[in-house]
Amino acid sequence: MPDKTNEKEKPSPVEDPRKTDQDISREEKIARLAEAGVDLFPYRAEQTHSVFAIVRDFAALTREGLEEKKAEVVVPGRILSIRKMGRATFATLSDSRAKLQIYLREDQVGEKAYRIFSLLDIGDIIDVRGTLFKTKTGELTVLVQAYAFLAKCQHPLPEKWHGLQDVELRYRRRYLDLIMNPDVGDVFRLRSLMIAEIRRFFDARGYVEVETPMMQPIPGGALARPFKTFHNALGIDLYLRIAPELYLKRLVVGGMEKVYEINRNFRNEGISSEHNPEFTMLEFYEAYSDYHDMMELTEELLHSLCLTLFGKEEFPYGDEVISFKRPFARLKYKDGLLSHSGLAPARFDSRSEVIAFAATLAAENQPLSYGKALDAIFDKLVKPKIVQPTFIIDPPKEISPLAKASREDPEQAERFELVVAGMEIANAFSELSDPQEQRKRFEQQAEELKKGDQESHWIDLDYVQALEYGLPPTGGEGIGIDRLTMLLANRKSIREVILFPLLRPR
RNA sequence: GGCCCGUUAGCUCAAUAGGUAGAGCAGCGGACUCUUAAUCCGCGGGUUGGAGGUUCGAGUCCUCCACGGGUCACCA
Repeated sequence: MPDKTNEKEKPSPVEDPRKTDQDISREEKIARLAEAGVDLFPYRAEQTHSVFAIVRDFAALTREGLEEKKAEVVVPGRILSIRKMGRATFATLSDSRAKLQIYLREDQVGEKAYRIFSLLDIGDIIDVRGTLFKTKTGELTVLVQAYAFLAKCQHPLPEKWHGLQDVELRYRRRYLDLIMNPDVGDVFRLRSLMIAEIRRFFDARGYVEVETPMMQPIPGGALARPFKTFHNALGIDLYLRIAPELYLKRLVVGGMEKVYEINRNFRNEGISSEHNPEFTMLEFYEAYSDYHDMMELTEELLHSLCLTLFGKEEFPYGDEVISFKRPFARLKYKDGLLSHSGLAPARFDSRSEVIAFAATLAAENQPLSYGKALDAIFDKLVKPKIVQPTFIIDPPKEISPLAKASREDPEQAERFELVVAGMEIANAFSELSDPQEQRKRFEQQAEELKKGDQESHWIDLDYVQALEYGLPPTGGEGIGIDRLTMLLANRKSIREVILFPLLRPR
């Protein structure tokens, strides 16, 4: 079916929820403020400090110490609560990282300004100028001399005590989530720091960060179903990438010996607490190394992330404590199957029996090949039992069409997955560099594709041609950034670490 | 896609056995110059997700639909 994505479609109008008494009250206030000549949407605001900086720098001082300093501040923020007592008002100002109390007195700001302040609503953004002091209960507070409106909030905020609980609303209107739930901002600040640290890690080792196509004529580098789109001028189908892998290895052919990319992948598959259709992947490739080197590098990376970001090696995750102490455990794929699947070792000798057993686990996607059957058993029975960081080594070659065969067993691939808390966090191999072999593997995949397996790899002859010019021995790896964030931030759903996870449009 | 659970005021939640839809916060009016889930007095606010059905009577029972959460399947 031809894709119509470039044809303009009218955006569905934002529903205008019917007005409530609260909306009406705020409209009236806006009108009254306009009459009073108050500019509700000024162009810029003075600022000597952020709320966060004030709390950080002054909260520890004593009342007397603060008094001596006579600290004058101009600070913007959003009003989260108001406590009015006649001719004086306390309110809470927030900048999403911290909260700061402000204290407004009629005898300080004047009668008119105080009257106008009563038109302030919870949710409004204002700028206050004043002096820091501590109340008799010891709370750091700004005694306000003057204030200005920076933006009017036209809707009531979620309830102040319980915050915003509705999970759907939290994702659909992430801004409300960020305003009401300070933990949420912390997760995304952590994510940002983590990515910055990853860049520092690779840059320090001489890696070059690159960007490769997000729109590809042949979606390669992973076994997954792609999103399809259409380029009008060229008249061709394009696919959103499922992985950058094949392009990054073309760069290694070209002599960029250490490359990495942090960017989005798109897979047209189910949504779950561990899957979002678009997700962020780190991929890195290093010439002259193999998957053993990648294991070392992975341990080093994760260990250093933990120390740099948290200064510790152990983290709570749900009910578990995850330790990133080196070295991580290593478990042969085959041994994992033997020890965790509950299947008698002898039964692995019979290919048909393995396939039959796997079929009882996976109702869909039949008939399974031997390799896929093993993987189904592994994913279902073994992976969930692995809690501590563990390299799962040498899976079947059949499900690893881009990896070199194992030096120890030609039926296995030189590949590992890093599993933590039952989640696959990383996937790496000694990259297959023999173009003839690669062509053969692609052809085998094409057979599977013909049989109806939509997650087989497509044939990419342009990539084979690149290999024909010579890919040096190369270790390559992908690390799921979202899942790594889940681990470090102790979040059980990928939607808690993606600002705008995909939801059905309203 | 299957199964389970949910959807009631702007938000967080109640509502016995099928019998007048409530509370807190938020809002509005009033009192109050160190409060902090401020307090006190008063007021307004609902197509109970939608459409049918059973019943004298449905938030409650039944059917279908929509959306969400969890889980399984697929995947990273």
